[in-house]
Amino acid sequence: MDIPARHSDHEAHSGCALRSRGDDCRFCGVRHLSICQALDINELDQLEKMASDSVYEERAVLFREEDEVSSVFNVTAGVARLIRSLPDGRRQVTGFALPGDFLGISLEKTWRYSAEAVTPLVACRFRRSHFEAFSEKNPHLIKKMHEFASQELNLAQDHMVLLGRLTAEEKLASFLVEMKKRWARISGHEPGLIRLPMGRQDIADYLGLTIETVSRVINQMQRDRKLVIVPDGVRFVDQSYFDDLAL
Amino acid sequence: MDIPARHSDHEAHSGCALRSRGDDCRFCGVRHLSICQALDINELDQLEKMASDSVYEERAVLFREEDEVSSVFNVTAGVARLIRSLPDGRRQVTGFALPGDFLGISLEKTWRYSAEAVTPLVACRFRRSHFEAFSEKNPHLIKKMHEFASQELNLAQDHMVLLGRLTAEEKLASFLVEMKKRWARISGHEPGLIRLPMGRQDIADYLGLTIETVSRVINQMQRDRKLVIVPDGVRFVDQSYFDDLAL
DNA sequence: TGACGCTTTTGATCTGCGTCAATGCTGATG
DNA sequence: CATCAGCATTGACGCAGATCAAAAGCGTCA
Repeated sequence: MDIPARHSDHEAHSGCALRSRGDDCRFCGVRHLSICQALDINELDQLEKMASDSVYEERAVLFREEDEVSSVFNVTAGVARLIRSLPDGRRQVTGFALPGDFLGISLEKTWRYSAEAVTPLVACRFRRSHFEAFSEKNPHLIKKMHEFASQELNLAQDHMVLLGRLTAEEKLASFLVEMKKRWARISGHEPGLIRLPMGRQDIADYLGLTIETVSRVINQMQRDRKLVIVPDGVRFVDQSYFDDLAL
Repeated sequence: MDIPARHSDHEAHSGCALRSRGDDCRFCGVRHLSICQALDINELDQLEKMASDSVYEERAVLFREEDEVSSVFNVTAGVARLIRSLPDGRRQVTGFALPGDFLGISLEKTWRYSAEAVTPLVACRFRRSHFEAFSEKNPHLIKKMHEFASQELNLAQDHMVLLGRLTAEEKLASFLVEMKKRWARISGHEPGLIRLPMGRQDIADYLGLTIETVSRVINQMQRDRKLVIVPDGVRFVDQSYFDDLAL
C-alpha cells in the first residue's frame, strides 16, 4: 500500500495518453469543460502564470483526507478516485474525477476526502492562496465555481438516492449510464466503448456494494446479452435495458 | 395525500412555537445561523424590503421537484424534509431543513428535490430574481452562499458514507448524534431532549432503511438502556455508546 | 366514550447481498 | 516460458435487514 506520488512538474508530455495544457491554456483540451470556460483570453493568460502541471502515476496520492488544502487542481488527463475512509477500513468512493473536473471547489481549510490517481494523471495545479486571490478579482470565476459546486451537489443527491434506494442491478446500470454520459461529454461524441479505468473494488466502493456483487451483476448482464465486457470497459448491447433501469 | 399549502404572508406570529423575523431582520432569531450573518445592518435593511414571511402548515409543500425556482427560502422556524422520489414511489430524504437553513443555494432553474413541512413552518421568502440581483451587488453574500454550499457538499458526502457503508445501528446512532448537534447549534446549548419532529418513515427514508428497521433498532437501544424514547424525541442515556458508533 | 384513522411497534418469515473460500486470468519479471 | 502477484470470477452458505401481517397506541371528533 501507500505508493508515494512521484510528481514531476512541467513534464506533462510524458506519454501518448497524457495530454495537458502544455503551458498554454489557449490550447488546453479540457478548457471548455473546466471552470476556465468562465475566463477570457486575457484572464486565461494571468491564470496560466500561476499554474503548474503535475503528473501522477497510477495509484499516486494527490492529497489525503485531513491534509491542508494548499493546492487546488484541474484534472486535464486521466482519472482519480475520491475516497472517504472509516477508521476500520471501510471505504466510500464519493466520486471519480475525470478530465475537466476541479478539485478544491469547497472553501474548507482541510480536504474532506482523499484523491488517488486511478490511471496516470495530469492535473493543472494552483497554489490555493494564489487561486483565491485571483478569483477574488474575477467575479466570473466565482460565479462559475458556484455553478460547479451546485452541479456537484446535484450529483451528490443523485448518489444518495442510488446508495439508499436502488438495487445492485440498478446501481450498476446507473453507474454505467453515468460513465457513458460523462465520457460522451468529454470526447464530444457517443462512445461505443464505455471506458472503466477503475477496478471492480473502486466500483463496489462507489456503489456501496462488495466486489463480488459487482462482478456477479456485470457478468450476469453479459450472460443476458445486455452488454459485453471488453478490456478496460464495457460495450452496451441493449441500451434501452440500461435506460429503463438507471436512475 | 397532497395537502395544499395555506400560506398567509405577513402573519408570522400565529403561534408560540412559530417565531420569525417579525418584519425586522435585526431581531431575527436565526440571523446568526443563516446566510444573513454575512450582512451588515445596512444591507440587512435592504434585504428586508424584499423579504416576505410565509407560514406553512404541517405537511404543506414548499415546492416540488421539477418546479421552477421562483423563490428561495430561509427557514426561520419549524422543520422541512427534502425529498427525491423515484417514479415507482421509492423515496430518499436527502436532508432535513432546520431553522437557519437556506433553500435555493444551487443555481439551477428547477428544483431537484421537493420540500415539505414536517412541522408548522415559517420561512423568510425572496423572489429569486430579486435575491439574485441583490447578491450580485453583495460579494459578501455570494461568498457566504458558496460557504454554505461547501458545507452542504460535505454533509452530502457524510451522508453517502452513511448510506453506503454503515449498518442500521450505526445509521441510527449517526442520525441521532447529528440531530443533537444541529439542535445544540440552534439553541446555543446541549439539549437534554433530542427533538425528532419527523416521523419514523422520514427517518427511514433519510437512512435508506425501512420503517420497521428504524423502529426495531431504536426500541432495541431503549431496551439496552442506551436512550429513552419520549414524546417528540429521545433522550441519550449512554452518550459514549453513540459517540463510538456514529460516523 | 367509543369509533376511526394514522403511526408505531412487534413477530414470523424471506431474500438480496455479504462473507468465506477456491479458482481462473493476465500481465510483469527474471 | 515458468513463476508470481494482483485482480476478477465463481460457488456455497449465512445473515442483516426487507417483507408481510397483525396488534397496539393515540389523537380527533361526533
